[in-house]
Amino acid sequence: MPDRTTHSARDLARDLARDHFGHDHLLPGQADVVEALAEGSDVLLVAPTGAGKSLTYLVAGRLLDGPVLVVSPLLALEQDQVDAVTRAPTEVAAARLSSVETPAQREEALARAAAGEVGYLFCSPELLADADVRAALGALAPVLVTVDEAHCVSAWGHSFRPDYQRLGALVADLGSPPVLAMTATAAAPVRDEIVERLRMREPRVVVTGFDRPEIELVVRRCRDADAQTSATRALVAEQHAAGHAGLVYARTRPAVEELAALLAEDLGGEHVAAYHGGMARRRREQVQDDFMAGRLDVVVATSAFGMGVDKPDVRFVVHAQVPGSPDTYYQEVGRAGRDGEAATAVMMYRPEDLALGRYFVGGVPSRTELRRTLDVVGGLTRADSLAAVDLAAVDPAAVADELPFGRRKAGRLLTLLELGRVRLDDGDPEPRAVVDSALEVAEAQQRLERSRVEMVRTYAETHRCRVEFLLAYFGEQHEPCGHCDACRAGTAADAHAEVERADHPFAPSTAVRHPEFGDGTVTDAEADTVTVLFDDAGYRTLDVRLAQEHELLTAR
DNA sequence: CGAATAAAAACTAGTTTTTATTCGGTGCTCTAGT
Repeated sequence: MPDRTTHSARDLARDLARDHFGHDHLLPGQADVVEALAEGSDVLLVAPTGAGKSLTYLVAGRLLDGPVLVVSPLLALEQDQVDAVTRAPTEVAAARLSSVETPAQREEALARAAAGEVGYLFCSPELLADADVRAALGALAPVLVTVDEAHCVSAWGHSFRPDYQRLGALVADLGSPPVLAMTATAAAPVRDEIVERLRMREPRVVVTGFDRPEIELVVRRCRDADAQTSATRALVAEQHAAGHAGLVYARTRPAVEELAALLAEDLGGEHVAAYHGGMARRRREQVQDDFMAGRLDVVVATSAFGMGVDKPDVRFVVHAQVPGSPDTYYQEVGRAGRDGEAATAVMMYRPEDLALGRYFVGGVPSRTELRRTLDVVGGLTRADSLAAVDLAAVDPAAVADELPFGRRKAGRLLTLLELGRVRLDDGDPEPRAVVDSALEVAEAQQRLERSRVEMVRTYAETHRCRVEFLLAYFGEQHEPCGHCDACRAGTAADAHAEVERADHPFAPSTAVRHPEFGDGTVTDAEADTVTVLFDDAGYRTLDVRLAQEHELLTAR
């Protein structure tokens, strides 16, 4: 229904983008997001880095003419955004609220926001968890809350940065303003989890393309750790000789240090540096700056390196060990070839490395821990019924005081209990039922994480086109790319043709049911196997013939 | 789960095999001491 109001909102948005931020026009996806926000909808924006996601909330802030709160995972990322707004033609200012700013600076920023001078406030989820900060921000009545790198809600919530899982409750406490969640990675379960955790209300979902035709994907199978190392060294030496800059990912800090030392021997120490979370902050900033400026050619890193790295001429990305999931793999690989020129991504695959991924998934809490947490909440809130309490909004520190475990764990337990309670859909559930339900949530999370690790194996061992496989994982259909190793070896075209010919009984996005794994959706189909994302069991790859013979998989 | 290290064992004094133990990623914030 392209009526006049829609048109004028779009025109106005374009004018605001030009006058305030110096952009002549909005891309179609950007305009869709701004328009939906203008109508008061929540929006989930899934778009690759460099697609101009931030312009959407910048323009929406001007259009709605009020303060925008941006929740962001990294202080450095926030500072980049503040600087960008400061450089823009707009009169409206941006400020960061973090532990780096003094209390006086924070108060000044809030006062200026109240006066309408500061239109964009950036803060971390941890700071938003502070009740005083939240009260001050709520008093500003933000017209929009943006959650940047929203996949962290899914990836980081469980135990690493638990305030991410509480974000939904924290935002609700600000008066439930409209929410814009932005991410560059989003397989179906990640999308669902973002929407659920942030408590988004029938969000408009805007997805832009994920295909990166300039990146050539290759998997090399390595017999042992030595073969892995020497293959990595040979490849990096070759790329470096060609004058290319690139990234090498390893899974542990010692592995990173070791590889960096070897590569320094090969290429000269001034060209290579290590980067991981255990290094001093100063040193890490130095390495990132040097790499961005071209003073360093190769960075060997753990997953710590990457967010906010937008260097256009990264020519290669090597995974010296397997990544933790297809999701992180595509994120890391996507840092190559941002300039659109050809780039190479090679995974040195050794199945034993998947063990580390399984370890990082972690365990589930015990029934006793959940029960004791629930009892403490009951004591704290004095509520007669669990129905009246938003468990995710309970302060974990208060719970942790009463129990022999820390704030972090308390936060995780509270979120699980809240998820378990909501899932029961019972007005006044028994504590025991809530505990059981929370445990099931935790186990389902664990199964999903483990199945993601397994999907890396499936990717590495497939004969199909790498691009076709990965994009299917993200819910996009794609023809064989023609330049990955499988395509060049000729196996990809055969595998693809077989699927086409086979009149496959389970096409992607078919809703299916399995007696053991429950309900799921087909994400990918090969000639003799089918990959299903089950609601409770995660990703599973099943043999089609076996499934049909034993009637294991039925359409629903 | 598996790799690296330490400790124990084992047709027995110096070296190899077996078993046990430890460790492993991502960052915010606040606090204490320089």
